[in-house]
Amino acid sequence: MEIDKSLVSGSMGLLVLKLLEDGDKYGYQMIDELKRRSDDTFHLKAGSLYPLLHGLEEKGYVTAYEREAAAGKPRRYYHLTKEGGAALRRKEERWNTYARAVGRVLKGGACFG
Amino acid sequence: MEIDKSLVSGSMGLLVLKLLEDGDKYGYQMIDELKRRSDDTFHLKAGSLYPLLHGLEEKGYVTAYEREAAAGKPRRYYHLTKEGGAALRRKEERWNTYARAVGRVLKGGACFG
DNA sequence: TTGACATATATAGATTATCGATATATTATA
DNA sequence: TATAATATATCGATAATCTATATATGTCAA
Repeated sequence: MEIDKSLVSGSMGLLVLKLLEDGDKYGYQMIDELKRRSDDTFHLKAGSLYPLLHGLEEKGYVTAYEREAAAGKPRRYYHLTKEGGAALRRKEERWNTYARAVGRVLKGGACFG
Repeated sequence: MEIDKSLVSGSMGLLVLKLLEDGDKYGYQMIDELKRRSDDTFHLKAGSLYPLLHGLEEKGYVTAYEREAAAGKPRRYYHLTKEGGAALRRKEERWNTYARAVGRVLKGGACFG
């Protein structure tokens, strides 16, 4: 099923930080991993990810360094900072609050019992 | 807790259609009901709701009619159409898919077992 | 050696959702 | 009269994401 892009809005920062909790990763890898870990639900585009990563770097949530790859272009790895970890925990809490609230509105429909 | 406004993005259409499943409602009423049903999580603003309602009307998801109130300005009630109901079911399905996928990414962290 | 394709990073411009600010009109209350 | 609550409405700003495009490298087939 196609995911309404407007529905996805706002949580990519959370998901990207979450991926980096497991260890440093480069951009292209994050796109693949997000797709895999979401059972093919999220198809984050490069044009969305790289500006997002630069923003996280500016905020001090991640740091970046280059490493040569066995083949092809060198890869730019991103590392989650202490501040990034704290931001991640805040975002997770907010997501949970939000998702619970949507759930309540969707369940709490007509009073059939 | 303040809800990150970017997190809320995209799902207001779903929530508003859901509210109308119970019966016709006017704008101001929807703002109150959404706040109540979400345990004070959603504070939808008038400046967000009215353009949203006009959009839903244009798409044929709702129809509107005016009724005098006991006091104050006449109220504009919105009614969910058959097409609106179908759109609601699609949006609910998409929300569930999306929320499950986020849940998988957030839970499926490091491989600790 | 040429072209197509996968990997990898990057930016510009467009689209869209939501908000804040503002405007309006009506009624009750101080 | 003025202020607040109710109620609808529009405008401009902000932010997240996408599409399209650009770049650079390496592999593989024709």
